Amino acid sequence: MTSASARVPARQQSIRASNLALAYRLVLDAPTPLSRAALAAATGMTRATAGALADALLAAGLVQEVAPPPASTAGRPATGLVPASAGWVGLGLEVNVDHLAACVVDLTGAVRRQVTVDGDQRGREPGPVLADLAALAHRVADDLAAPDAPETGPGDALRIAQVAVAVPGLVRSDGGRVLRAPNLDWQDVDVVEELTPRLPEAPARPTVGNEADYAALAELDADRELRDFLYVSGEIGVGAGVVFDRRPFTGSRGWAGEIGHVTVEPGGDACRCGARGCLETVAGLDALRSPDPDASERAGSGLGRAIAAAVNLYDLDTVVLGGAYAQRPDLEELVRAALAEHVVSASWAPVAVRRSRLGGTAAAIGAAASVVHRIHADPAAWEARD
Amino acid sequence: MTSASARVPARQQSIRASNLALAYRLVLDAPTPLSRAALAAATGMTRATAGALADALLAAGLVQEVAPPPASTAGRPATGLVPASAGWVGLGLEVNVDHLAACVVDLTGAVRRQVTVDGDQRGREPGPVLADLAALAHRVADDLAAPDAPETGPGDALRIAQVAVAVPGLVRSDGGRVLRAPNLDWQDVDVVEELTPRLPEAPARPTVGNEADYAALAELDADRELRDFLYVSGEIGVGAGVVFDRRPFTGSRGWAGEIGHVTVEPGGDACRCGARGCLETVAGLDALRSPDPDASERAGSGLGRAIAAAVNLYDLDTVVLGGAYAQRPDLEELVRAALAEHVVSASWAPVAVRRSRLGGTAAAIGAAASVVHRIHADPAAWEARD
DNA sequence: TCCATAAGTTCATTGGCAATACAAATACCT
DNA sequence: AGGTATTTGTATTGCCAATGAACTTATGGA
Repeated sequence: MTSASARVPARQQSIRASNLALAYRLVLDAPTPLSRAALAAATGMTRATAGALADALLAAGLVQEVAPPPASTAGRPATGLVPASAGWVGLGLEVNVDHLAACVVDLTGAVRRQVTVDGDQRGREPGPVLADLAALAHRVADDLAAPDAPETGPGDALRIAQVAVAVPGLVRSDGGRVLRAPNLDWQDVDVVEELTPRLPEAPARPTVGNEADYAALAELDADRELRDFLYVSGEIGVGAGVVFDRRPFTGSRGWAGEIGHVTVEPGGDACRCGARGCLETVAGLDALRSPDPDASERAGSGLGRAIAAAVNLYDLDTVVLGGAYAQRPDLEELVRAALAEHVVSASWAPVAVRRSRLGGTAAAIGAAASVVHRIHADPAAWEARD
Repeated sequence: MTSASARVPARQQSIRASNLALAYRLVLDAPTPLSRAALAAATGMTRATAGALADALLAAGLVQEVAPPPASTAGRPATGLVPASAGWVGLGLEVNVDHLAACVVDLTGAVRRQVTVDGDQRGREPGPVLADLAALAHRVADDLAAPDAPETGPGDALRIAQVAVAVPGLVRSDGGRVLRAPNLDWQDVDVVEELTPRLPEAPARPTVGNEADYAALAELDADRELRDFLYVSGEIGVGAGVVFDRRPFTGSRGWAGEIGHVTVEPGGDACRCGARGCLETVAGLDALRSPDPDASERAGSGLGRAIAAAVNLYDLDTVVLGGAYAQRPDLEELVRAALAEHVVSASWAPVAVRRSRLGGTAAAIGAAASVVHRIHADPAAWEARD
């Protein structure tokens, strides 16, 4: 997810790869089935080129043709192209404090399978947890081979392109090593290394990412209006995912969005991290559950100030509250008020605030979606893998 | 500077443009003159292709050949390529609270001319200020026509490619409109519109940017090690520029890096912006000059907490203190201490903190450098403009 | 039934890079 | 001193993906 200004020259196939991605993007974003001619018109390519790219996407199983609509105008009717509903899918896995989850998302962005197993994971060794997670992955994967829905035809096999694992902690963007997951009490766990041999077969190695980053991705897919926003996940810890220009912003090492230890009450309560007054100490679940009558007030205002800092620093126009915050309209209001006060540009460009509608497994969905996004962004890489 | 995922298909000339930029980048980054063969080896292009691109860069006047070094090894000696020291230059202008400045940077990144005029600009109307600024620009431009240095040969004319203007305020990234410059008391000033007819001729329209963003760029050019960092400029207001992956990060609207109104003392002193406890109220110049004995302590710790928030949110590894902060080793120490405490990753990946060495016109230098960066990033666009 | 219209396909042309062969300029060896 | 190895840089040919124009296909309407 990190741009790596490659020192590799462009060749003819780069331009084809780039145009194939452009064509695919237009098919994905089109509200109605897109014809080859419309594709050509939208991009400025000739119909010949657009047709060739469309054929390539069809051959790769990334799009499918649909019957032409009842012709209303003169001329030969167009055959529409839509994202393929079968073929490659992403498998998302989630380790969280109180549950494990697995989820399958297809190329259209639809969630095709979803399983959650509740259970406290705190203090368990990484090994057994990952074994349980791998078992869950196999349960879902086996289910893909045997189509359940009657309308699913025989050629509609779903094949896992890649597995992505969401973890509530700091994840290195290069290797997939989990450096620290304080609420699981994990430290320096090589999830990819441990998990790879136990997972269902897939043509690409699994990846690991931060739970909030993935949840933000799920939110992005659920709302076409979103472009630059902050997703804040309130659990035992507080994490955030930044999406900029419809792409996750994870920082060069993968640790961006660490909002939980932004100082919101200087000299305040001691935090597990060693500092005082961190956002987690006032807006983490432990603080939210405290009997103190102004706990909510304090949480909402602290949360609002921390989010305002993020919005000021990133220039964002939308904030989505997720995790436990999704159930708290009171916090939403307090955050909205704090942003109006503390965001410099708020007076002429108000910041939209809303609660997530995705539920507890947003991270698993987003992890699966991240795989699909990778295919969407570089379809040429998936042409030969049939 | 904002990525705008273009809906334009790639063509053959796109790949040439991309490879030309790659070749130019390697010439620019090479510690010693780069030969065509070394260019081919570094990129994987054939020597024929590398040679053709090199010839194109030469013809465009973007690089120049230097005599081969005394041959130490067998084989035909290589003719080196270095960035051209004449030809296109960037002209940077700066409006600040207490001075106006102009500055010329050439394609090698060297500052070729620099003029500063001290004088309080607060409360002056934008019109007269911009007229003074344009006059300054002409003074520098006329100076380019008449080469001063005796070693400057006759063919070494410097020609302005574009003018960039640094302003201490919020600037829209699209139009170049200054929305708010509180310390100049400007609101909604269309600097480009007002300035364009009065400026020296240049093939591209002028651009406007935030002072701290440009200063960050100057800092980037001055230190090859920098890649992802925060530049914080302490003046009457406090601004910041974020550089990510060696590119300025300005947000989708151009307002990223607004650190001055991050809350560092909840319920603290009232700020001009209407909120309380903003960073500016404890670490702006007015607060720094206050007779209060713990003003420094308070400023350093507040500044440290705000910077820690930025570092946590962006995943940065370096912080550069500029503006008035550049003269304050005491603040540097306080910031370093605050980062060690409040940055989550600090314990295993310490954040480097240092003061700027560039002096008061960093923004003008950076503005000029931004023009040069644009040429560096897209040399193909400057091939025909001879 | 014929024509206008639009979608999709075929084919020659163009631009840029790869591969290969060739020319140029130097160090090293005998 | 002259030949050989070695490296740089250039010329030629072929390939790939896009363009542009002509052609085929499929439909609605006169």
